Amino acid sequence: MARASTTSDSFNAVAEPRRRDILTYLALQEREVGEIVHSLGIEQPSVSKHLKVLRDVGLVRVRRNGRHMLYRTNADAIRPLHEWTSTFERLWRHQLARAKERAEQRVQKNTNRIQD
Amino acid sequence: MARASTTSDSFNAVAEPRRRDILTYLALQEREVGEIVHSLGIEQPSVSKHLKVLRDVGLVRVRRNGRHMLYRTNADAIRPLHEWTSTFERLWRHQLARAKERAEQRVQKNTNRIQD
DNA sequence: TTGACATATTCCCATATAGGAATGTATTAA
DNA sequence: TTAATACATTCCTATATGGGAATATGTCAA
Repeated sequence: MARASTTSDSFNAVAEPRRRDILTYLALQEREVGEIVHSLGIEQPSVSKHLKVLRDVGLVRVRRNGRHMLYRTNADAIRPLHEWTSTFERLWRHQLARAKERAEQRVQKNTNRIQD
Repeated sequence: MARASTTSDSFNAVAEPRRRDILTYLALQEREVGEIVHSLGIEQPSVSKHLKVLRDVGLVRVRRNGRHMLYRTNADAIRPLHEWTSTFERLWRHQLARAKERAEQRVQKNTNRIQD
């Protein structure tokens, strides 16, 4: 079996750095394709292809304005990602706390050594 | 060019559903490979291969205990993902707020219609 | 209607998968 | 030392990719 399709879910769609750049760019405000091309310095066909992937998984929305297509990020589709990563929050707080503890123990030991 | 390597960063590593399952499983507590195999119902060679990818990007840590390898999730490596998705939080709050507004306007209209 | 502009799509290809099967390696127990 | 256990690695293959180049499609302006 090969890797899952980039359009299988947002996790796969977002694995490509350019697509993350596009999402970030389109989060601020609605933009036409040409603006993405110029601002991010990506070839137009590539941009169109990336946008198609993003559309397929619902990460962006489009509307037409004459000859222009206006894209914007659909932030809601990013929530599953955010929520999945959030399940680890408690864990990294623990790890941080333990690192802190160990640091404090080291300080304590050094203090003792100096006092001895 | 082909797709970026699964080991190029955590975004790519985490795109594979099995690997997310493994990370979630290993977040609760340190486990040996055999436990992952049995609990998640994945073939042993596949588990080993997924674990290698996760190790390569620092998403899991290992230590040996006799014949057993004990793996655990390194939650800290998930933070970049969490932080990237967080940049969209404000945006989806706006979108939610606007959806709420629209809903309220609809209620208002209905009320008016009933009163008229 | 035609030309120009804005996007989208198609074709080509080098590359990296993930799973299955088979095999290799390390460590312990007897 | 040897057998058994626990993992890791290799080989194979169907499949999907992303970029470049070329081309198609759609819409407006004259």
